[in-house]
Amino acid sequence: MSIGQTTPIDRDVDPVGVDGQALSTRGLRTRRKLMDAAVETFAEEGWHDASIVKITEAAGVAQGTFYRYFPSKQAIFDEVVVDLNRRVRQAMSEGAATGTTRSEKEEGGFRAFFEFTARHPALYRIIRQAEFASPAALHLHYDRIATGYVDGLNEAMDRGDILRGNPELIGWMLMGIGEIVGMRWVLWNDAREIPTEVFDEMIAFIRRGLGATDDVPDTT
Amino acid sequence: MSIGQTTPIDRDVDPVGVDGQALSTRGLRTRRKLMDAAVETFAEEGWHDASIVKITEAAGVAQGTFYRYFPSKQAIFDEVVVDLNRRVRQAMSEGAATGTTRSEKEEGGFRAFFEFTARHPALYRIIRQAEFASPAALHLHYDRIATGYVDGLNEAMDRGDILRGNPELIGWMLMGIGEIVGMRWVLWNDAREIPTEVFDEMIAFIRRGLGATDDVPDTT
Amino acid sequence: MSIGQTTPIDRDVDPVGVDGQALSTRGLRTRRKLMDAAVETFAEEGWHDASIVKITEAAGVAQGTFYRYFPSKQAIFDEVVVDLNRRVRQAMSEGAATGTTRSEKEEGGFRAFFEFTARHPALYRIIRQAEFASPAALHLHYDRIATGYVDGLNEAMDRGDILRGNPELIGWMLMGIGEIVGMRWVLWNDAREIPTEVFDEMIAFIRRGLGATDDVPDTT
Amino acid sequence: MSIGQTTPIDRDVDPVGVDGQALSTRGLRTRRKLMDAAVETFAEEGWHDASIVKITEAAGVAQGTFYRYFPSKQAIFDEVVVDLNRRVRQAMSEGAATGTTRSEKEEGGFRAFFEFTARHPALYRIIRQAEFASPAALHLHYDRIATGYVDGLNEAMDRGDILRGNPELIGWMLMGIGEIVGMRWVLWNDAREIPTEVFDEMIAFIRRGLGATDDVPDTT
DNA sequence: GATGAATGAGTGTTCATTCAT
DNA sequence: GATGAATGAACACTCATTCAT
Repeated sequence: MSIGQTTPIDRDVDPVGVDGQALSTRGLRTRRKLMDAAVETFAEEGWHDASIVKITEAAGVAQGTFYRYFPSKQAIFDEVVVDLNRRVRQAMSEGAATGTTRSEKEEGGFRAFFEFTARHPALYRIIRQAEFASPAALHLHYDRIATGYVDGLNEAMDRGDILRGNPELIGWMLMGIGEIVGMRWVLWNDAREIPTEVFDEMIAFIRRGLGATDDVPDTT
Repeated sequence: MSIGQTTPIDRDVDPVGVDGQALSTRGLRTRRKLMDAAVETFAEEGWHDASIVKITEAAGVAQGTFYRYFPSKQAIFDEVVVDLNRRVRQAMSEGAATGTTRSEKEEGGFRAFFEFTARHPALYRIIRQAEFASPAALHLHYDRIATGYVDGLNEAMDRGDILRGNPELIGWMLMGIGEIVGMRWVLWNDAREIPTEVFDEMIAFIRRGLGATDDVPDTT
Repeated sequence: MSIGQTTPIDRDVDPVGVDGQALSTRGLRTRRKLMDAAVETFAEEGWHDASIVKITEAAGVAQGTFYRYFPSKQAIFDEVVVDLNRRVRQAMSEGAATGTTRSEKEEGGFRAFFEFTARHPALYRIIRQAEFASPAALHLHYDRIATGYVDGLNEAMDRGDILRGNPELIGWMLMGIGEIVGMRWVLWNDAREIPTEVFDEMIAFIRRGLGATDDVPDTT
Repeated sequence: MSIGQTTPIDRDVDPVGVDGQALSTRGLRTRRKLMDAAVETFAEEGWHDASIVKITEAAGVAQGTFYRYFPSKQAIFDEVVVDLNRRVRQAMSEGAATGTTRSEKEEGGFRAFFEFTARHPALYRIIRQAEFASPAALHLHYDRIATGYVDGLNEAMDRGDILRGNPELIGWMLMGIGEIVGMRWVLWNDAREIPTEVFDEMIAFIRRGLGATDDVPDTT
């Protein structure tokens, strides 16, 4: 594979209560309801306007219950960012795996990213406010996605499929393109998916930028 | 010129008080102090944590004074975004004007952008939170920068200097690359400027992506 | 019965929290403390000067607690007006019921009104500012009291006890007399009750105005 | 004359500036503009919402100018109440003077009161909030109007035109009737004038209440 | 005589968090 | 394990008043 998330996706650790105790099945379900409600609420309302009241109402639990599972609003936000990061990388990874030729794989990752964005506009909205709400989680998010490209790029360079270059920089540029195009053509248009001609021209731009050779069946 | 902000930069209108009256010299000075303090405070604290108390303290005026010049916190934030947008486009425009060959001009705009980012990290921090604080101002900001590329790209396509393509999409991709690279290599490193080799490789990637022909003296 | 509040007094609905949930015993007590404090504070300080701080301090709860029970200052004011209205009509109704002859009943309602005014000067002070603070509640207050007279007046007219006339207008005039005499002889004098000769002359004036016939045992 | 404002209306004192100095013609004009603006603004917005900014804007002068003529917001409010009181008594006095028979005179005063109320709803709105904004001015207002009836009532009693009684109490009752009927039938309906049948029945009620004899040409 | 910039205490309201039940 | 009542610091914004020009 040449471009796509190749770093294996880390498993989620088993969550515990604020007291460090393992959770019962019932507790696990309550915690999950809170997480889901938090993703939705943060995405729709933003960090500040997403109050604990709104989150617990959306989750259908009492206010106090929240603090049995998360020590603070900050903590659940961080976890939401990490969770979304894992899910988007998972999606990109699976998207890249669907192609058979190399360029199909390249495109697959991007396409998966846009699809994820369209289905979970929450990602974007949450990420863009993390700069203040949770800078550390934000850095980690970008780092992980960019790093996800690096192995694939290195292999492609070794095979001579693309020009040699700094794979980290390339990873970030790909991410930058994906983020802004996703914002402009998917989010702002409330679109289900990116227009074909936009997607194709974007891919062509990237392939030229990478100095990618013509397509051959990928045997990796 | 091929790439760079070519739309003429609009002049700032003379600011007025909240009652629509023109401002005295003293009032003008107070307003300016508030704007400067707002840029700094929003950049450091974020939209929500930047309270009117903090802004007015930073400006050295009383709380009530704020409302003689701005009708609301939202209003000054919007104006800050518009102001920063004008300044960054101005800087990019001037940066592009310094080169003599075409590629020098291309690079000039980008370099100016990174220099501006390094000198005014506030831009970034403020822009990235505008998604919630002021979506309209955010859209306008991106639109104006992207649009700023369009004329230059069209001319370059007409001359056959770069491949034909959707200039709006290209403008957005350039902006996406600049934004994320600026964030990663300038902001997060607290760097005065972007490393040469990163900048050069980024420019090379872009030139290949555009299908740019070899450099010739620009006679535009 | 001829004159007095005859419309049955509506029962108070069980109060709920601001989230629509029923209240616990503790919550009920807190809410009651806030209502009592509000009556007192509005009466003493007036709508504007009765701040939430003052009300909550008088109730012995924290500021935030207020908003668990009332969505706004306006809301508690309206409720205070409605509550006082119900209580004064209740008092007048009971006062009218104590008499045996018809004129005793007539007088009983008035006397009860003055007694209520003397015991709860708050009523007056609150009502008189409702013109701005809550016009709708004010109209309702007057309407309900005036309407309370109408049935009794109609019956008296049917029996030929008083001259025929517009019962609504008469109701309002009785209310106007009661209000201003209460203000002048009870409130402004900090009196426990209205002087007998004033009360008697007022009643005589009203009976002549109504064209009331001589007293007979009321068999209604 | 029997019923109506008979106390001679006191002349307004020549106003002075806050420094106690007499005012120039220009100053007099500015002061008058402020008073007019204050009446209108207090009536429309109420005591608290009528800000000095609004009053000075309505008067077309700068904020600071206000304090050259009035020491405080309270001061101008008091003066507004006194001024309105003088004008309404003037109107009632003139209204009473238009009739030739006694009952015409009686009615004239009332009619003038309602007409004044319809033309200057401000009066009502201002009076009803004075309970808190300026209790002393309010008491004075009611006292003056009630007292205005007393002489006329005394004369009528002496002539045997009406039953003997406490003229002060009667004055207050007349005022109470007028106030509430004006509120209900003129103000709340935004009516230009009170309906004839309402007015006539009110007058009939009052005449019966007073024990007034049949009409004879008034020779007073 | 008039201005209007500046003040700062005050307002109603919100919300993350605590804790007794 | 879950609740929901209570807290109190914080917020954006208002406005009567002062005073240098």
